[in-house]
Amino acid sequence: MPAVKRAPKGAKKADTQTDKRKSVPLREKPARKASAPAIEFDALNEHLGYFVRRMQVSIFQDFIRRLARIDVSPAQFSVLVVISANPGLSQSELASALGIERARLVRMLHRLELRNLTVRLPSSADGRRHALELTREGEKLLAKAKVLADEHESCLREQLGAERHQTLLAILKTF
Amino acid sequence: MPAVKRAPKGAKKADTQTDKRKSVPLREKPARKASAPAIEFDALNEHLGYFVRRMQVSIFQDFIRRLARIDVSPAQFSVLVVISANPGLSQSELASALGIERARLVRMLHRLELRNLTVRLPSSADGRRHALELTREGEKLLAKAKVLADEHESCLREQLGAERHQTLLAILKTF
DNA sequence: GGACATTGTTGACGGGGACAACAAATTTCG
DNA sequence: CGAAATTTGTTGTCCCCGTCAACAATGTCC
Repeated sequence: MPAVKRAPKGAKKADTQTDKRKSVPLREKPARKASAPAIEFDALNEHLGYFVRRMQVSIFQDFIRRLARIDVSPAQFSVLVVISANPGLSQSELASALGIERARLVRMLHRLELRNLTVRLPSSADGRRHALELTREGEKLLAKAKVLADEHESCLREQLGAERHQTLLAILKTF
Repeated sequence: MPAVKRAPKGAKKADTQTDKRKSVPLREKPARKASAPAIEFDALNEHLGYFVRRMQVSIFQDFIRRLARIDVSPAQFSVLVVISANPGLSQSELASALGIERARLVRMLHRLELRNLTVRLPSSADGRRHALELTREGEKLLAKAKVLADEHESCLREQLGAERHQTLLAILKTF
């Protein structure tokens, strides 16, 4: 507990403006329920990473909320989409395509397989690989997920403006 | 272990194109070391969230790598910057400004305080609040961090193109 | 055939978001 | 005033995720 031990009052933090109790006419303290005095973000304003992070969190929150009914996370959605569009893909290929670790993917597939959404078939050519596919149940769930994800994206496009949405998508894809 | 039990060969996965073994002239299998057959991303191509996530991860990786010397994470950097620019801020205000949980911030400040970078002074007006400040050591480390973070951002701007960088920043700020 | 690489897997560590519960302090209001 | 509600900092717990190391099975290269 490195925090100050909750000393009762003995503060020494003086205000910047020297003590003038009654001289200031308008609200010496922000008059009860004033909107917080606007926090300064300083250097953060120049850093893309900060805003990209904020937007990513915000977008994911909406996505998760909308797909909570069918219990599909953003990561799971991307896995289902890519498997469906590339049946027979190996786990290494899928992981590298989505930019996630092989080890991570193993556990994701574990859960998806428990839900009977995906299967790992033996690859005929290479004994090491697994040919990934969606089950019929997986395809059905993915169809539902795509509907909800599209609603999510439409809301995002509306909230952002169609042209800004398009610009963002274009720039991010070049990265 | 829901994975297929590593059965030796018995695959039943027929190719979409009906069996024509010798009729196809060019590489039946991707000719040894062919560059992977280009994975299809399908619906993902329309979803901002996917690309925003990819960029966020990429940016953070570079940031972490560059600031590894002084052991400052992106989250820690944002905390240091905002405290320095708003001395006396409370933990609640800081947490809500940065969009992180109060509980999370407590543990971050715990670590920063162990490193003698931040202090929690008692607030003179409100016995519940802590007035956050950087120590001199904290200010010095922040100065170094800002230099490295600026290098990171410059590299990012160069990599992206100045105008695209500016466009991104502008759009993300509106969000 | 033997060295090396790839693939899937497991284990372990730490960062981080999400909640729930709490004590202390403050505000609200009857 | 004083009881109820709210705010603030704190701790605990759970789970997801990224990272790394190690390993067995399999395949490739020479």
